Amino acid sequence: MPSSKSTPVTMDAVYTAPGYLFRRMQQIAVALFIEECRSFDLTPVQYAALVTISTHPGIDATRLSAVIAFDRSTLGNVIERLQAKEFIVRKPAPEDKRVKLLYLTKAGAGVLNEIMPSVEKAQTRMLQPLKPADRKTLLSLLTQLVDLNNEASRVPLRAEDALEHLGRSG
Amino acid sequence: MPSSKSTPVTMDAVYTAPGYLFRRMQQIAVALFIEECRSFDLTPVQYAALVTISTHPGIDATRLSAVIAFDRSTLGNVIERLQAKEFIVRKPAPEDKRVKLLYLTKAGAGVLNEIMPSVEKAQTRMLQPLKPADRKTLLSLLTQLVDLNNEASRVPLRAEDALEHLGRSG
DNA sequence: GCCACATTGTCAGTATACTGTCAATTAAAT
DNA sequence: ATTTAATTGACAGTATACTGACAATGTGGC
Repeated sequence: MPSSKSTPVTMDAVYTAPGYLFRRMQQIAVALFIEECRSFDLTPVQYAALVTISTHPGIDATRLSAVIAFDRSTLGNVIERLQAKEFIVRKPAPEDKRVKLLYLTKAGAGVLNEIMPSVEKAQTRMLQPLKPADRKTLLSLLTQLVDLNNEASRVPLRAEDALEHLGRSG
Repeated sequence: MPSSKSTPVTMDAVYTAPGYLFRRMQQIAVALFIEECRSFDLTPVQYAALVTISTHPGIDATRLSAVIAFDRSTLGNVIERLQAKEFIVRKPAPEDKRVKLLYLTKAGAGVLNEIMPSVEKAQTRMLQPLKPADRKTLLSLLTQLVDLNNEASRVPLRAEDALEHLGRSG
């Protein structure tokens, strides 16, 4: 009888694993972003934070982390760097001494405005090798998958949290 | 005339960007791997390294980095940790004093054998939310995309490099 | 008012990733 | 053979990520 205790291991155990493919694409995505946006001194994470602070002025770090699904600990350092570059400012919240509210500076709004075309270019480039129809399909499946697996990550996306810093009275 | 210098920024600039979706899926993939493989004390990267050393006994760090497309600098630390856990050993190469060859220990081969089902489970779980046909489509598109964007990352995959540590004489 | 509990920002520790540099060693050029 | 190139492993520095802990603060029940 065959009775092998162990199936022989091949590199397929790595190459065909979705986890490996996602890691690879993440590496590629970051590399393309950095290449296209070299002149702006912004990382992908910093860009996402900047966009969110722009659309949610006065948001605090915890809510920001929920809205872009980044770890709260990690985000602390990201915010520090954005502050060091003077793209954002932090102001203490009057009603809660624990909270620090985040706002874009003029410089921050400026970079965000200027970097947009380069970000677009990077996003386009990473799907470029696929046929247009396949790009659509992939984006659709990816979006579904991220949404359906939302609870699997440590920091699930909570877009609705973004509203809390407005009208807590309401 | 409208003449807006800047389009109003929305969160779509983040949520619909493929780069953001790949980052999210990578986070989710790692979280599921860690959850399923908690009892084995192995990270996804360490697992990939272990598989590759298993299928390429006597490979060196530089070639290993090419075969799994991981950064050479990063891999140094990964190897150290695998060595500390006594899952691999490093032996100096007789014909080249710079090179250290990598081999699995018995313990390493054992963990690799035992962890496989859990890894499989994690990989299955991350695509589970999709319909079977969609899983196939996504995997196919992902594989294509990683392959076609291979040169875009700092460390392109060079599977053929794996053979060099055999028969350099040939 | 007091106590249990939750929240916020922060920090220390570990693990990827990438950039750039280096010494030791090897290979190639001439 | 000697100079030049390239390769290998290592290191320092920066930037995500996650775990677990902590003090300060806020909120609830009573």
